[in-house]
Amino acid sequence: MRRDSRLSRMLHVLIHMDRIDGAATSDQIAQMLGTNPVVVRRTMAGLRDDGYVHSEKGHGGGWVLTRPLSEITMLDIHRAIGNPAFFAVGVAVDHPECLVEQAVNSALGSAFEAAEKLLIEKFASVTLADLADEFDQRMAKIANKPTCELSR
Amino acid sequence: MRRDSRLSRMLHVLIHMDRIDGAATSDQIAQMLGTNPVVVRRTMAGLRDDGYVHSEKGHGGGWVLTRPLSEITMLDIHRAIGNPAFFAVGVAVDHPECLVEQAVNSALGSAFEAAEKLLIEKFASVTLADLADEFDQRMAKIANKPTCELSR
DNA sequence: GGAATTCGAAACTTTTGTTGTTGCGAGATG
DNA sequence: CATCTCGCAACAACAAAAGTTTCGAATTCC
Repeated sequence: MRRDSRLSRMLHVLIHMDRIDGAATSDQIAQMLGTNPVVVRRTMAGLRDDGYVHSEKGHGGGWVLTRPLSEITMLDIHRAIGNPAFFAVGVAVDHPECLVEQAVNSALGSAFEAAEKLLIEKFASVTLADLADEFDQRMAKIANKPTCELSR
Repeated sequence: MRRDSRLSRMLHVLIHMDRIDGAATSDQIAQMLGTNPVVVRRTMAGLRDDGYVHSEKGHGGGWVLTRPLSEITMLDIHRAIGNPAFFAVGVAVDHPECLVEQAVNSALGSAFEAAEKLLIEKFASVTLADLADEFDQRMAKIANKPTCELSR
């Protein structure tokens, strides 16, 4: 089962966007992610609708952050890209009346619930500013350059 | 992203198998799951290789449990069906050298690690006998019949 | 021994969801 | 008014999982 990496990618992009002047075009972002601009627009549309970025058309247009990184959590971005399911494993509902299935699904479900709760708490507790700080610390340690298209 | 329900289904099947006499054929199990016998064999093959069930060919053949339910945990079955990834969301590795990506993936990764640890602990702590007990309790409460093909 | 049953395995097809592509329109800039 | 850029919809390509077909081999029943 393929993993959805949009959250990781969007977080990555947003932090870079915070460090550059002006707008980042869908094309630039697409190059950075090794994909194409339409896919970028599709994903960024969610962030725009939720008010984290703004898009401008025409010369010099593109995407810009509309909030400080300190006011955006990882959970916010997860929601903004459509709240995709965290889990690749789920319960089967072949026989909803079957008491065996119910017992199995109850145990599985409570495990997934607890894990999801943990994930959500963690995601909600980390802002993009925290991630940027973490980046700065790594940067200070190895005195090297970050190397993505957007940061050049 | 579609969810993998094999774990749920296999747990369900194994508990029913424990309650019936003799072997359950791939055909019977397939009917119960609304699928076909080849898929059942594919999945059961993992359980056989890990020693939880045994298969017999010919008349009266099929699948039988080779251990008491109390000696099989939910985690065992998860492993037996190939240890499928728990998470549908993952980190992107577009720029492994990029310190921003590293910071993002470190935060995401630690959240997933903690959630996975929780899941594994929970799965390892629940035996199929526990699930069967849970079933019995539900049964006692509503004084009704479980209703799957295998239990008739 | 022969017919029927059942699993084992490989090859192939179908299905489903995601991603990528194309094309056109609309707004903004120079 | 030419160019850049996003918005959107339709379509194509791709990948992963599930389903199907078709063998073969082992077992049981008669």
